Order: sequence, then C-alpha cells, then structure tokens
Amino acid sequence: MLTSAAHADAVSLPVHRTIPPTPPSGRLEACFADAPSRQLRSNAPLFADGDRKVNAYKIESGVVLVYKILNDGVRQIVRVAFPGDFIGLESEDAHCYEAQTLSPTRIRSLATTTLWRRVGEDPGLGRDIFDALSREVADTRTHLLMIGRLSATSRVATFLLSLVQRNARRGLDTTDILLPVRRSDIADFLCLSVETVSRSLTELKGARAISLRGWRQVRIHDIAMLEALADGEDACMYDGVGRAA
Amino acid sequence: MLTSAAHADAVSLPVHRTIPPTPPSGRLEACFADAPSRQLRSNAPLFADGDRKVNAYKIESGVVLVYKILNDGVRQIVRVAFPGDFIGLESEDAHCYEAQTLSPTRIRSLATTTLWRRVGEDPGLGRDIFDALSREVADTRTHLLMIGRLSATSRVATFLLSLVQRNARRGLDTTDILLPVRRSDIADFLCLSVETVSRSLTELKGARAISLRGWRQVRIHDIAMLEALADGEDACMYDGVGRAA
DNA sequence: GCCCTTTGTTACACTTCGTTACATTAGTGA
DNA sequence: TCACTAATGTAACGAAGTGTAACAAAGGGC
Repeated sequence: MLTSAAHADAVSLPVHRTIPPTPPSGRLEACFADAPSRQLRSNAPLFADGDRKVNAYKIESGVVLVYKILNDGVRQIVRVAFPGDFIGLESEDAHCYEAQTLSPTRIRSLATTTLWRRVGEDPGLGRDIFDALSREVADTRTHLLMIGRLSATSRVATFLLSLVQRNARRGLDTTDILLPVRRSDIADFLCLSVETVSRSLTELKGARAISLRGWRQVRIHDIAMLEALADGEDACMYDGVGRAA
Repeated sequence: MLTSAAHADAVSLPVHRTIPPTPPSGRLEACFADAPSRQLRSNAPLFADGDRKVNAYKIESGVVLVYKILNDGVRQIVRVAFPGDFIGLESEDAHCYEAQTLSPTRIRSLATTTLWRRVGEDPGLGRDIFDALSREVADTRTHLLMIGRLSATSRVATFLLSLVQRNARRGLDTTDILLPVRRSDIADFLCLSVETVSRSLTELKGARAISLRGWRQVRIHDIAMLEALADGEDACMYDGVGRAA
C-alpha cells in the first residue's frame, strides 16, 4: 500500500502514544495570568495571514481555528486550539496563518515586546517558550504523518481519539464527546472531503466503536476498537481483546 | 477536487513564496563555531527514535535525513537537512525521530546543557533558537500543506523548486541540480510511491520543464513552467509567459 | 570488458477518495 | 407544532495514485 512498507496490509501511526508528558513549569502561564483579556464572539478573526505580529495569545475559553486559505480557496486548518493553548507564539515578524474563533471565546493578549523583555529578566520563561514551540513542532509533524500516511477512516478515528485524550487531560467526560467543530472543519483539518468524513463516521458507527447523538455528540463505545481502527486495522480484524486477528 | 474549494480546477500552494527571509543575527552559529566536529560516513545514525536528547547538531557538510519508522515499516521523512542546518534543537527530553546521514557528513555537536547555560548568559542566543524553531514550525506546516493538498506532480515540482532555491541561497548552480537523494527518499518525503515519483519526473520531463541526465542530475529548462506545475496547473495550460491560459 | 547489484522506469489491474447530485436530519423561530 | 434552513448523510461514478511485476539503466568489482 505504501512506500517502503514491510509486509503489512495496514498503515499505522503511534500517534496517540507519542504525546509528551505535560511539562509542569508554569512560567509562561504566569506571564499571561495578568495580561488583559478580551471576549470575542463566534467567527471573530484574531489575526490574518500577513498581519504584522504584535501579540501572542492564550485561550481562556472557547475554540480557535488556525488555518490558511490557499490560492484557490481551499482552507487548510493546521490547528484547533482549546482553552489553555497558546497561539501565535511561533510567528516571527508576521503571521502566515489566519486565526478565527469558532465559538464565543475569551483570550488574553500579550505584546511580544513585553514577552521578550520578560524573557530577558527570567531565562526560565525562555525555556517555557522553547518547550511550547517544541510541542508545536511535534504536533505538526504528527499531523503531517496522519495526513500523509493514514486512510480516511484512520484519520477520523485518530481525530476522535485526540479529543478523548484532551478531555481526559482536562478531567472531562471521555465517553460522551462534544465535537467542537462541524464536519467541514474536520474535513479541512484532516485533508478530506466532507462526504468522506461523513462516510468514515458512519463506518466507525457501523463497527460499533462509536454512536452519534445529534450532530455534535459522539459516544465512545469501544475505545480499543477505535484505536485499532486508527491504527489502520479493518473493523473485522478487531477481535475485541487486543490486536488484530 | 478538494474540500471547500471555490471554483478552481487545480490546487495550489504559495509554497515557494512563503519562505521567510533569513535572519541575520548569528549567535547560534557562533555558539556552534567552536563545538567539536565529527566526520560521519554514509548511512550513519545520528540519533534514534526514543534516545535521550543530549546534543544538538549543526551540519557542516553532507546531508542528513530526519525520519520516523511507523509501526508497519513505512518510513516518513520529515526533513532533509543540509549544511548550515541545525538538527535536534526541537526535541525536549527525548528524540522522537531518527536521524541518519545520507552521504559522508561532518557535524558539530553541542551538549544541550551547554546550550542552555549559554542562553542564560546571552538572551540574544535564546532569541536565535526561537527563530530557528519558528522556522521549523513554518517549514513543517508548509510540508503538511504540500502533502495534504498538492497532486503528485505538484509535490515533485515543489521539491525540485526547493532544491533550486537552496542552491540559489548558497550561490550554487540553479540550472543543473544534483539530487541529494534517491527516488525512494523523495517518495518517503512526499508521501508518494517510488513509481509515482518516477512517473511525475517523466511528466515534468515531457512538459519540457526539466530534463534528466543520469539519475541524480536534473537540468531546469523552464523554471516558470515548473512553478506553474507546482501550482497545480496542467502542462498544457502553461502559455510560456505568465499564468495559465 | 563482463557480471552482478542497485536503482529507476513503465504497464496494467485495483483501491481509495473526490465529485456530483439528491435525500435526510437537527435545530430554529413563527 | 410546523415549516424552514443549514448542516449532514448517501449513492453512483470517475480520477488519481498504488502495488505488482517485468524490464531498463547505471555503477562497482573483477
């Protein structure tokens, strides 16, 4: 199926095992703690492609999409950012992506000049920024691997698993997941068509890994099977215990 | 052809226009200037997936591939690193990719502990590391966009253009390009099969954008056409002057 | 020069996913 | 409760890319 593949039928990623342990030092958090916060409505732009970079942002509540509009109008979402996430840290002089809220969102802004001044006073803060950027590189590479190597269904399964894990980390429900995005957003994030996302969800439902309640509510029935499907195994290959048959 | 596509036939990326200007401050370079250097033979491992991170590296000469071997033996190359490039900066505690030389290579190694000590003494160095990481994020995202949105031929054309640009930046020949890698490496970098890479090169040759001399030598005949093809335009659409017909 | 290995190319059947068109559903407000 | 609308689901078809396999070309050792 793929270049250099050994002898396997399916392609798989160690995606949901690659997530690094959250570093505990909270200097960057502290830096944003007293930064001014703003409430934004749905679909409000945070910055645009080409804007000069003035601020870095931290999300307090809500969801922000970071994306680029390609020459022909295709939208590629490179990041779905949640509360606690930092945005725009990685830019140098100018932003080269758009950022827009998906829901009513509260963010804190910090001028980059202020940020760099504080780094001068506290080298530990610089280390925190380094860690955040390293995670950004790692996440983007994982995203790349997913886009490049996984089948449509595996990508959707992986996406759902990432939401489960996020909920787990934040102490929320890991069985009933509320999708933060629409099908078209999932499609633009995973480089699929809306229809394929739909088909894949139906397939996951058919495999009894999940069930759908309404459009936004996903119930995880069998997370082991979901992981198996994310690993590229066929639904029929999953034996209900561990690996493929 | 793609999700959310407006009304276009072809998909295109502003890839080769997105490359940020090289920052001039050379503190990170200076930091490596007196670091010990090693000569490595072809196919020598630099570090492995899971290794604890001890050093960061700078390439003096030669080519290094950074990649991951997926569960089923598929190799995804995430970076092709050339002289002047830094490697392993982005890792935190452990490397999560393999790095291996592709040709005889001279590298300089610097212990991360040393690096961080020097950052404490010179905040400007921290800024340089930040810039390097930012570029890493940008490059990886561009790579992601290419993998996710471009056709096989456009990806190969984009890859060739990136080599042309690299040569231009280093004052080398921009007409006769020496491919630093084999077809299978290009395939593993672009998420294609070797056969498709071969077919795409043949197509570029058929469009008279390039010609091949032996296996490694590529002559660029018409860079404007190559850019048009990278932008997803058909060979027949290119009118020889500016845009598609 | 010759053999042999590595690397690259081409052809054909097959799979996956995008596209198009249409049906259905959940949510909203009268 | 009922329609209305945006969002989503389904199905049929086609295009792009892959895998296999057979073949060709380059390079190394002798």
